[in-house]
Amino acid sequence: MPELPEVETVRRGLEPVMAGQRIATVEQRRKDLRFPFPANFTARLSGRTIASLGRRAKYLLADLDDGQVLVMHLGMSGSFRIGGEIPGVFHHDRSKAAVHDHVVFRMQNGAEITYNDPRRFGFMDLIPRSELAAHALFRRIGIEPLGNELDGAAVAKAFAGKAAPLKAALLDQTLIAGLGNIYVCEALHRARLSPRRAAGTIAGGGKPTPRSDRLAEVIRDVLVEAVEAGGSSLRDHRQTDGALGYFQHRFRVYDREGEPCPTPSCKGVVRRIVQSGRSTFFCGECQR
DNA sequence: AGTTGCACCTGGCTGC
DNA sequence: TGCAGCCAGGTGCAAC
Repeated sequence: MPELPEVETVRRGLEPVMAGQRIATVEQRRKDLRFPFPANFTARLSGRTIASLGRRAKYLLADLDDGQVLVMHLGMSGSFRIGGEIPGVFHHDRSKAAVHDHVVFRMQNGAEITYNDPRRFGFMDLIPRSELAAHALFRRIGIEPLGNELDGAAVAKAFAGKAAPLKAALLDQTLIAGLGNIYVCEALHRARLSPRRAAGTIAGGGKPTPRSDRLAEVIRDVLVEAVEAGGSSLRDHRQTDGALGYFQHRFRVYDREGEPCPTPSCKGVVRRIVQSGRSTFFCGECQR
């Protein structure tokens, strides 16, 4: 599930029970996820107060009162849920879900925050705040698309001289951070740009072009709209309170192979191709 | 150096 | 109903 809008939705869901709150105990049920947990993980968290809960790209960042930052990445299938009781429809599934509950944060205020991740592509780390920017995870991370830096000039600068297709360039977290397979497809459709076009061809030698301006604008648009919708819910992904995000109903091309292109007056049909091993959905008529 | 492809892991869905 | 095969929201790294 988790591209930037889903991670931001999770952040907003966790903020009330984490920010300003003290961690009582942490239960760590296995030694690793994608990577090993850092040494003494639970001991270093117990008793700490979370000053604030932030996000950078697809990372959640819990700033602790001792100068450490708890870094959390959801991978492909990570999710959090709050509280021991999930209302209504979920009860029949809870024992199954619990198999993949890997970490439980028990807060002083009584909240119980459980991290579940069937595929275990997610991970957690503890990094001193002062070393965060230079850390290998963050050193090369690119433009934060909901911040102030993303505009046509920044896109042109990032894409200048790139032979890689736009699809690959937009997935590259060192250029623009936070987009994943869904929102790349959606942004390129909105921008009417082909996912196969070489990224450098919209870059004007590093100077903004109408295409780079448009692309920057629609990236921001699609992410803002998705965050407002509570992200996308594919398969069984839910928000921290169990609610479904609903942006998936507004996908224009993602997972819509064979459907008519939603661009007004376009006669095209949404196609699926594979680029760098991943599905790309686009309209070959209006995306050039 | 820039790009591509594979590996990591589990589960859901499709088609035989 | 069973089961093999394919596919999935990410990303680090080996191999061209």
